[in-house]
Amino acid sequence: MEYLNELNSEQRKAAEHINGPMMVIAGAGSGKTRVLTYRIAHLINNDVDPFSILSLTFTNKAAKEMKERISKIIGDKEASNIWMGTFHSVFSRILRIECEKINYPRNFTIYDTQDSRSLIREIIKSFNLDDKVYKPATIYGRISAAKNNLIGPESYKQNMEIMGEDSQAGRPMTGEIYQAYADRCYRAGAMDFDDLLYKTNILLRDYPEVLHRYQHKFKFILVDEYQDTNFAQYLIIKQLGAVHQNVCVVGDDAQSIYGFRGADIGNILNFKQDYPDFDMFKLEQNYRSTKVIVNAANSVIAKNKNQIQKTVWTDNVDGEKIYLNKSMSDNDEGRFVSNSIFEIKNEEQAKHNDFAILYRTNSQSRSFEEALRKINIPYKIYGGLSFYQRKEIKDLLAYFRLAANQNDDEALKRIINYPARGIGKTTMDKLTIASAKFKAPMWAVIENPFEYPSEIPNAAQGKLNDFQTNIKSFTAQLDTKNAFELGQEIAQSTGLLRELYSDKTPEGVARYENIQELLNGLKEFSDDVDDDNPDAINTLPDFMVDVALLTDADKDDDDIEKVSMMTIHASKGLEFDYVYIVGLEENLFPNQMALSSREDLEEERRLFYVAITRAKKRALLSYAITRYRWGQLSQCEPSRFIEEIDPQFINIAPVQFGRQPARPSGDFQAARNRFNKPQQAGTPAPKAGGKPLSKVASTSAPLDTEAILNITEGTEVEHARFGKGKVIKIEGQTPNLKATVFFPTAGPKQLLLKFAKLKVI
DNA sequence: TGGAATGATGTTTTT
DNA sequence: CATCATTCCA
Repeated sequence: MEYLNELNSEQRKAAEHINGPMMVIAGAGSGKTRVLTYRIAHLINNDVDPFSILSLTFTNKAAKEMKERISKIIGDKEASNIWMGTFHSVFSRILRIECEKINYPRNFTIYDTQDSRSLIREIIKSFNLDDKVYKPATIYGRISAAKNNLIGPESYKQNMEIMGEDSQAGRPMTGEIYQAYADRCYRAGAMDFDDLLYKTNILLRDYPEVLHRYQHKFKFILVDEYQDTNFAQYLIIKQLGAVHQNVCVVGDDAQSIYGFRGADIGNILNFKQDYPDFDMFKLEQNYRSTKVIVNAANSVIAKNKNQIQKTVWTDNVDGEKIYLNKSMSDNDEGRFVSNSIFEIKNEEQAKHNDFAILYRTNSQSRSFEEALRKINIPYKIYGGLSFYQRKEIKDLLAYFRLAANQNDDEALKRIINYPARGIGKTTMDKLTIASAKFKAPMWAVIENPFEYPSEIPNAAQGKLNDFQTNIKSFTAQLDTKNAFELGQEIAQSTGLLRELYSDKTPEGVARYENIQELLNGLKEFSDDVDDDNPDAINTLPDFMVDVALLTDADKDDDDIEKVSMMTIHASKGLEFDYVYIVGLEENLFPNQMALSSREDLEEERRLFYVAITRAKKRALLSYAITRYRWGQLSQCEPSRFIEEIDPQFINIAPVQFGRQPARPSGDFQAARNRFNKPQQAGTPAPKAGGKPLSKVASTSAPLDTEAILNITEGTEVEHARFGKGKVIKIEGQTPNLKATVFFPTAGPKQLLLKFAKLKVI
């Protein structure tokens, strides 16, 4: 087989492994996706039916990537028969088929986070609890964690440990809220994200014949990013794989970055217990990145205590050192990156899609958007507020949802008075009360005022009836009209389109266009009829099946070359020639929320590791000394992660950090020219050789060059984080002076003087 | 009842 | 700063 020759011996052994459990521990860039795809191709070439292969990933983006790669090897037709996708999308598909067994309607709704939180808020209110103590987001987190550990409401309330935690936190009613939430979701015919895994487990647990069917169906199971599985996911895999035992998991503990949603590295370790005879493959050679990048990343991850020992290495060229840039503000950071992209693209004949900007939080994208737009560099943002989460889109989708599932209270509440129909707060309050009293969906209360008497006056009831009639007319056409025709009709006859059209503000126009775009999407979906079955129509319910699980990654985009922008989380599994890792500041990255425990900090460090290892040719780091946060200008300190990179792999712009280095290498000089020029264009960057530091540094660092030079061995210093300490050793050359400082509170630390902002006592 | 005005509140990260 | 929720007035 031709394609197998593209693999090294270890990769090839893994790809050719057919029967029996196997684990691939794969370092960053070691070709694990390649092994997975080739293994699937190999299976199919060995007469395995594509329908019996289940291949799971974590993000939509990864799933899409995988699909494309496999299609390339084995062709679209075969590839489309493989059960492939994210855990959530694959199991929602199975739940659609089987859900009536667990008393869910076939057209069950999927609640997104917003829906879930709003429902939880309502429940908290109905319990007369203080929503400052019972924050919906926090409660949702508790419920989510419980579901991911397969703890239902009953077990939750009986679990002394959990209940104890809740009491400690001053939220003893959390269990009751969970119970009410689960009841309400059930009543609404809705599942939230976590239910898709939780209910799948229930289904497999309570219906042996279902379990049996899928156990035999999926003869081969492959799981990518296994280090990111949580308990619910782990158990599904275990159950489904129990008969054939052909479970192949691929992972890298160093890239485990989803601890916050219950991912457990332990699942890798448990693999031995579940499958004692498994075969293990270790991929350690990195094919992606330069030596500098691989070694720099290794030097960072070495700081973590908890890890499986392995050595990632590469045969690739040394490559350029990692570049570090300091900016005055977040906007300057945007300009630096955009200018730098412009320059590198010209100098190295790169394409825009060779570049990625990676950040810790979605909210950081703005300054880059603005800067890129200004110099006409095309870009694409992944994640963040996705298309499907925009208000106007969710509004229209809520109409679709309600038409398909009338018990969907969250959808009903969202649109019952939008556009305005004279159904106001008073009416809604009364409706809510009656609905709670009779434990019936709002729709039923409206439909049967005699069975569910409420205090709604006749006038209001009339308006409710009109609304209901309107929706019912859509329901009647669900199966007869195609998705586009019905969608269009809904958008028009509900007045939604008119409402948006009348808004001539720029935002309003954009909203109108978004609706048009959704309708275009519907059109495409409707026209895409199955060749084998030309009479079939693609209906709105078909379209809705997992629209809640879609993200922008699923939207087919023009293949124009664009700079990619995304969070580091979203970048996992991807690679780019040039990677900018931005916002490297304490409290942002590592994030403030992660500073309290070592586990969290180590996860942040793994995240940084993931970020660096996305780069093939060059990694460029950036931080700003001031940044707007919550609309407030705040001072920032450089991230500790910068210091954690072995200094031999990193270059720092001399102009911005004080004295010229004694002998700038050619390499160094080139980097300077490349990066300082654009910087000066956009900002009042200090002139080389002038009075470099004082002006720049005074805004944030109290320390200037003189002070750094005053620090010698024996100097008593104070550090913002570690407190007072004594300098034991100074090494390296200006401006890369490194000090070893002993802190009574934190022990010995190695600090780069230019970052550490040590104060001489 | 509807819309504007005001006020609270929040940001990790994804499905 | 943005979004959301609540409040206040026509």
